Amino acid sequence: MTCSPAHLAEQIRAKGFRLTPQRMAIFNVLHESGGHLVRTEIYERVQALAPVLTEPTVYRTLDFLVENELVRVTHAGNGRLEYELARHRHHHLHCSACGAELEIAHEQMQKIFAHLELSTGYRLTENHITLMGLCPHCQEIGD
Amino acid sequence: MTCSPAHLAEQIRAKGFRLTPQRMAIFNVLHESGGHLVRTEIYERVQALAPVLTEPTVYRTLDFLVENELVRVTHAGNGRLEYELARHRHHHLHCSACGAELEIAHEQMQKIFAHLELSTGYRLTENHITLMGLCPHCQEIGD
DNA sequence: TTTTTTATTGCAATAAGTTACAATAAGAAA
DNA sequence: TTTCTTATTGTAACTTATTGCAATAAAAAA
Ligand SMILES: [Mn+2]
Ligand SMILES: [Mn+2]
Ligand SMILES: [Zn+2]
Ligand SMILES: [Zn+2]
Repeated sequence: MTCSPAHLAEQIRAKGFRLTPQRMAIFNVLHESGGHLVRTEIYERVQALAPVLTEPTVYRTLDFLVENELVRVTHAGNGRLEYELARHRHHHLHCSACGAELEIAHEQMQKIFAHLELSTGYRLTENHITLMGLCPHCQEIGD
Repeated sequence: MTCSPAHLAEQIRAKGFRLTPQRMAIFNVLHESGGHLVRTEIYERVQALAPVLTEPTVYRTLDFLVENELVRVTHAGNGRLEYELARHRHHHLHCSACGAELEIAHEQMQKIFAHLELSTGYRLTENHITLMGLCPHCQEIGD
């Protein structure tokens, strides 16, 4: 698998960074959770484990992991930043009424991204976006 | 114009809310600025004017204006929330190297949004997104 | 105008996030 | 293994953001 603790160690060392218990702990929390977590959740879960981490370390480590493309961050609704292991590229559709989440394959977005690159000259980087909407169920209730 | 202080007053009263000096001040700051502002900027600018506002009021008022679709918020890079008056729908392309901003017409996104609505059954609401990338100039430097 | 209602604001306490810098420890070198 | 270098962490102070509740004032009613 391309998201194991072993992979983390390899990637970090390959770039000349140091493999610390703090980095491993945060990575493991994301690995075990599977899904998206906000920073406070990550801090709490990592606290539950042994060698206590401080907030600055959690925040800096998350930035570090994102920069090195081991973790991905998405802007969920209302300014929430959510983190998850960087596996396959995808995006999200979030129901603002009930909170349901639907994953969107990156291929579905790829076409519009390519079109934008052509028309603007920009080169798009790692975008992991969350679109807001109403799921079919909440649409019925709404009107 | 659909974004004047008069329009604000009309919209707020029509929905049975109260037109307060605080709401007007915040609206005016956004109106005069024209572009995107983060919350601390809005707080500072509104402080420069007369009847001092508190932070909670600024934050609550921005939420209020967004809910009532008088103001729009976008997730700029790294968790920054930026606010602007709700005029025509559009999106942004942001150069992560030099900070350049390019506006994307909503029509360019409309097609993919419509396609997603069809394939998922979700109804997409007011999305105002910022995609990250490298502008043509920064691409040259980069490699 | 004066009174009444209650949406909205300010206050005070708290939580979340950031920064600068000294202390620590991971990994390289001896 | 021991020493050395410096990337990384913790500490402490600070800034930004959120929350509950009492005080205020906008707008309706009298
Ligand atoms: Mn995701
Ligand atoms: Mn905009
Ligand atoms: Zn729903
Ligand atoms: Zn650029």
